[in-house]
Amino acid sequence: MSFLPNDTLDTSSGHDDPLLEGLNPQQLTAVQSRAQALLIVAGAGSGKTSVLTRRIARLIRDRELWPSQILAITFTNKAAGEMRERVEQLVGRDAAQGMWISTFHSACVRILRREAEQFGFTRGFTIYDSADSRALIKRLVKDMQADTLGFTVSAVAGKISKLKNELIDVEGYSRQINANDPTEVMFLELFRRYTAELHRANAFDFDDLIAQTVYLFRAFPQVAALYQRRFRHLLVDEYQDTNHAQYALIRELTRPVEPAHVPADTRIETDASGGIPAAALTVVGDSDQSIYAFRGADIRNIVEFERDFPGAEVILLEQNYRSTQTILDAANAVIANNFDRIAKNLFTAVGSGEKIVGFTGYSQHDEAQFVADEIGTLHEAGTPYNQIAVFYRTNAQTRALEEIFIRSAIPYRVLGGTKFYERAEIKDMMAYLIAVANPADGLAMRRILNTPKRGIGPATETALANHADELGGTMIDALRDAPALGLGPKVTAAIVDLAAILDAASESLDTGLVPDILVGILEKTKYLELLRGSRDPQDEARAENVEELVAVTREFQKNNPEGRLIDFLTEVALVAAADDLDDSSGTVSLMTLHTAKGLEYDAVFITGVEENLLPHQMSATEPGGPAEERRLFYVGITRARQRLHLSLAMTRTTFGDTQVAAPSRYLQEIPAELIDWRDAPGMGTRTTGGGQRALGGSGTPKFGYSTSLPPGKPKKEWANTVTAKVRDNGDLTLEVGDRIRHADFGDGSVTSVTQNGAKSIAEVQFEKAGRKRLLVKISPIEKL
DNA sequence: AGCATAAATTTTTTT
DNA sequence: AATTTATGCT
Repeated sequence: MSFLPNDTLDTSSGHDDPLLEGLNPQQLTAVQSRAQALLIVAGAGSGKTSVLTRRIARLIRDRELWPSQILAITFTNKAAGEMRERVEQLVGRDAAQGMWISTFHSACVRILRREAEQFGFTRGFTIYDSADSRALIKRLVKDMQADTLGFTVSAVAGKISKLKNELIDVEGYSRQINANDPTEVMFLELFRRYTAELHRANAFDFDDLIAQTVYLFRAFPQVAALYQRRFRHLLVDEYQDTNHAQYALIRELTRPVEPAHVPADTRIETDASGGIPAAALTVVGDSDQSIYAFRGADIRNIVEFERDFPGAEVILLEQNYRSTQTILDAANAVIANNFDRIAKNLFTAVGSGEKIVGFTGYSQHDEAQFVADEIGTLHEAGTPYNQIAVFYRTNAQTRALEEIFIRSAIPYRVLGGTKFYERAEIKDMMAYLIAVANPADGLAMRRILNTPKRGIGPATETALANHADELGGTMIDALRDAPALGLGPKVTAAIVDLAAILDAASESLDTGLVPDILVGILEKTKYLELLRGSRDPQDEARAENVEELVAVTREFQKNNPEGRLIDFLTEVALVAAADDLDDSSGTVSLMTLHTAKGLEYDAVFITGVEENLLPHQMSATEPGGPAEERRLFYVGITRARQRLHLSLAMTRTTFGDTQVAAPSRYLQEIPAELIDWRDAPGMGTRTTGGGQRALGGSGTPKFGYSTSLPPGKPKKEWANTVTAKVRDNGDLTLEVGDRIRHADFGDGSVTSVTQNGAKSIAEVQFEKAGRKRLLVKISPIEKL
């Protein structure tokens, strides 16, 4: 680093520079490196975000680059926001202006909006989320009767996505198929039509955003040169989870600019031939945390980095600043079982800390009860709820947890899963907004045609679609011209009315405020009014959701005074599960192990650590599946700072039938002395199951209870089953000292009562089951 | 169009 | 088991 032009103070500068303060030698090297290509192998919790932000801050502060010459790619929008904030803290808000810090998808949208006209789209294009794609594919499969050949919507969607991630387009695919295989020919036709429909709708799906940007750069070198010149330094986080298309995008952006594409008045330094040298590249990743192979992430991108970028510098960060040594020992022991990896061992100076707590419940409800009880104890001991997280492999596992959490009055929020924007009423209103912004979007138009009900049935829809084709225009043109179709007077009036609503809204497209556009549509369609007047009790909640959407647009407009409708739609399309995480919410966070990547909590619960769940059943047949599942478990473990809890159930009910579950193979990989196995309270002695004996040891008998468990049924014989029952106790009130009987926990006495009415929470000391907090109104209890 | 009933589908992970 | 979707009926 001594050849730094600005580094006149040399060695002593490291101690005075606030940007270098508190870094270990490896981190210091990573922040200061001037390598053209740099790979930072950052183990979990090794302070990589700190390194990345300081690296960026230093480039800006030392005037090596303008902020606008930096492109930093993160995995989620939330991570992007945090990184921007931290850089701003280091160099000041104004000095950081103009940086691009965003996800691959957001960056590509930004590029595509500018350049869409170059290749047959408009800047108002819409983004199809997975549900939109599936709806379109569903229609195509039906139209072509592809289901008779065994095609399912999800199989087609998966394969198309995979091809796009590999940068294989329709033409490329047609060259590699066997024309005699009717299945392949059919798929090709589906792929072709899907692509054509998207183009006709002026829309991109998620995978297109990346792939089309790459195609754009390859087809128009002068456009590519624009961005190659602009971005002089690329930084990519979570590099282990990039797929081929993203890799190709990085390669395009880090190509040197040929003299032909260098403007005469460039202020960027040119090389001997008059061209501009390639931009610098910094990537950060950890192959042990690669968990997205299923959606095309290619671990070779990181493994072969040094070959891809000759002369690359590689720096290893192994010191962990997050977790206790106990947690790291467990993580190291687990990941060591993946053989084809570069050896890496996390260590910390923090000390060993608490033991890992293990628990085996009888059912998923029993397991959930354990989690709830432990959270109660932790909270009483001073851990705030928002420093506690519960992880699981599949979204379906939230149900049992939620049931028990509600009963135990634990405040929680579920990240991901069924999202706000997936609700029908929200999709309806979003469809209106999309139809206004992009009249070519047939999917959105179809959705709103008869929503709310205005007597436009399938026959009328087809007539309108055909008329649009005749006119050579879009659906909105056909709507305006409805009188020419000679339909009934009532239907015609309804159609013209709808056209007027859309036309009125699109007038304020480039100037109007987003909430105004939405409210205007709501008033003219009477959508909210109809929900309000409905007899269906659920419609009240739907009306509230619609109002929530209005509030969301207001919030958006507040944060983006210049934001237009299209910007709002983009933001909504690209929000991820982890993005709407509000750290100040004061609630326990529930999420999948995938969503947990990049986050950290004082106390972590990993639930459902069972065979067929973690590793998941579906991964068994995938090559490399079990190894990826192990990395997933590793990611989960390394999220914990202080305390880690691993739990499982002996039986699990899925699809309505109950099956015996065996402990995950990964549990055996953790040294037995790190785990403190707990028994269910009120159980007395248990000879089999969940104990250290059953899991530790050296012999072959792997799992004590898997053989002794009566196959199939008698749940009732177990002393401490927790049922999913919910009861309405009306306005039952309890006082301290009252004796009660609980359906699962037996008899106990009330030790305290907090809050009144429906939110009344009683703390009860049970004779056998210990102390529990209960939401009085819905707990299965009776007063004695 | 609206309603009741039957059938199918859900659960791997996500930008 | 629960929820969404298809079908048939008035």
